[in-house]
Amino acid sequence: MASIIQLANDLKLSKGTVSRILNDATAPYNAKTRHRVLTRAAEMGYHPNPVARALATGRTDTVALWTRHLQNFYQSWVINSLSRQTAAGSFNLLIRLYGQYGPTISSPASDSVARPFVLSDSVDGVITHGVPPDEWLARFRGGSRPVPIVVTGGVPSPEIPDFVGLELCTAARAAVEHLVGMGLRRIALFALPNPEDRRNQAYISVMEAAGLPQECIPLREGTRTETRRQFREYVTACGHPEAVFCHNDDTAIAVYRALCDLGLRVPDDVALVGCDGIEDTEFLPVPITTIVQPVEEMSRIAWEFLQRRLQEPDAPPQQHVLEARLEIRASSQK
Amino acid sequence: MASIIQLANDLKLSKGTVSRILNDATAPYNAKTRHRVLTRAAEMGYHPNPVARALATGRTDTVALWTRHLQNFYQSWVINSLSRQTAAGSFNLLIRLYGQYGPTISSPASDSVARPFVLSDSVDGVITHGVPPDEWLARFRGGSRPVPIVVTGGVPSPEIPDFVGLELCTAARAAVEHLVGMGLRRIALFALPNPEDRRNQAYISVMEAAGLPQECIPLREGTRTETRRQFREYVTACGHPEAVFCHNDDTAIAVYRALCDLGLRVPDDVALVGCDGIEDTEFLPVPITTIVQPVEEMSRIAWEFLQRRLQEPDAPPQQHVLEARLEIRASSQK
DNA sequence: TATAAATCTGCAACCGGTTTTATAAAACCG
DNA sequence: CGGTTTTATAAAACCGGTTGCAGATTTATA
Repeated sequence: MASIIQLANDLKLSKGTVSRILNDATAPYNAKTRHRVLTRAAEMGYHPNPVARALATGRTDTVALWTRHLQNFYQSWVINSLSRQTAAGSFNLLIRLYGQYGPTISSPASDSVARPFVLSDSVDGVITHGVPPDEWLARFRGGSRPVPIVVTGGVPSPEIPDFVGLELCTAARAAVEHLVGMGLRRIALFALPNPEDRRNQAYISVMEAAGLPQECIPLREGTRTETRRQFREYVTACGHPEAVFCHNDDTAIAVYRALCDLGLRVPDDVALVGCDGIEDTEFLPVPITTIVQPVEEMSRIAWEFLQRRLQEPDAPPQQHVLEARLEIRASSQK
Repeated sequence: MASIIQLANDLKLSKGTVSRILNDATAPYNAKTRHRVLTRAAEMGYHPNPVARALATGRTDTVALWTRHLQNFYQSWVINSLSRQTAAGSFNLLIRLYGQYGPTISSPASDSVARPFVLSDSVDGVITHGVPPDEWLARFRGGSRPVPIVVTGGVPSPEIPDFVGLELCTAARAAVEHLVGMGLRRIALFALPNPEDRRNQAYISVMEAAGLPQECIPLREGTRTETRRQFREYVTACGHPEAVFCHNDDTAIAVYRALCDLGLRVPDDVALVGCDGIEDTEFLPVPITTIVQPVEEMSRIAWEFLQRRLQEPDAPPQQHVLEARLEIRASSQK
């Protein structure tokens, strides 16, 4: 209800004076006046309008997180972890999910001049998880000045200076080599058919090096229940591999369940490896071998990078790559 | 880079003219001029500054979701579901988590006039999951006008007209009665010690009616791993109950794992009931009986309510209560 | 005591839009 | 052809803050 103008009128001061007293503790003002302003502001329950302030200062104290839909727990982990960081810095977190199921805006098609889907100007910075496609990058740039972006996960892109990488390559190779080392021959990959994906690359490369036949099962995106059914159908049709390297832990859990459905044992009949390191993998009767991603550390560093960039727009590029770690559990040990 | 002023100068028009042409398709303007403006705007990649627009119109096209930390999957489910709704309506979603672990702002203590933690004015409306405590309610109200709030979950509050309830009472009673009906006597409650909680109330009431001794194990908030340890220690100290009614599915899964650790079988030694209906409960070797919450429907209705309220601030109170549903699975069947 | 410096406060411009009001030109009409 | 209406655009007020600059006091210094 109370604007700074009303507060100023009430105090018989100009709004500039009031603003400075409220914002700048070091401004040269009469202690008595200062006290009057502060107490009256508190009495009237005055809070500056964040929108007006943002327009005047050019800062919104809001950062956007741009990530995939929350269909699996890994994404939740990322959001949770990042929201802790931003909250600690008194920033708001704006969530923009892409690639969701159901009614949604997965591409900027629904754009118009009147209702732009642009994040620039309404946020001070953006943290993405995964590298945004070019069409989206443009959206971060449509504003009056470029919005600082910190990309997490994925692989570095030349366009974006600030980057926290999650390097799966070594761990993924280690995972496949681990399966090969167990003496298994029919080792399948159950993953989204994306040639860019480091896991897929690692699988192909290690299998080639070992001279083993590749068996790539194209994962269809969906809920665990859907994945479970998909894998069950695959096994019914093609028989079961001796090991499955899964795109992520959710997939691995679905596969585990599908194997149970079929009366197959893990790891005796089929060895299993997932990826992400979500807590669930420990909570199955056979804990699942997984590639643990350092999400907490990633979030912390991403937030540090963004804060630095906000303070010093011309700071040198900030890049850090975190190594994922293979954690071998019962699902891949005989 | 381009503001409406630059665009207007470029076109040798006043900014008011440009604004109206871009926003109001019915405004009486020369077709030629209109076309000039639209094409030039597209060429220059003009997008109105959302902050400036928000200040002028009083609308931000942003809603806030105020919910608990994302430590369990149920919360993710809620966020995911709601974000789909808001995205479909071209609204931004601002996330404000409370009660987080780690560095965070769990109470408005860190408040100051300069950096207010107020959501009013920066969002058009708020959806909460759970009823916000009074100290927080004030924060939604500190702005120039009251922010519409739709409360989901929990129980109705007289203060807030718009409400989508999740009624656990019937299902929770049914769950405990189900356990009693199995002939079990030592039925424990493993939940946060909150007398307001419907689950806890249902447990107490049914146990009293059945003349059975109550055994309330106070759940400490934490990760599944921590809960697992806590329950293991409890059983070591006090022996195991014949059944456990858990605060939520995450707890139930942790308990399940703790029981496995101890060599106890579900449901033969201990029957298990969870609450929420998250997908994970189906993915254990013994699917867990749970109380399924209609989250998708809740989100849909909450968003409908909020949209209605934004359009008609004086519409009559909107209330709807959804019933949760007990789904009996293997963990509580002999 | 005159003057310079420091302290305090008001005024006005500005951020980038929207919206109301005013005015000029064109069209219409008797 | 003069007056009224319609059309097309400009000008200005406003949203609610921040901030640079200037003026008025007060204090310090010579």
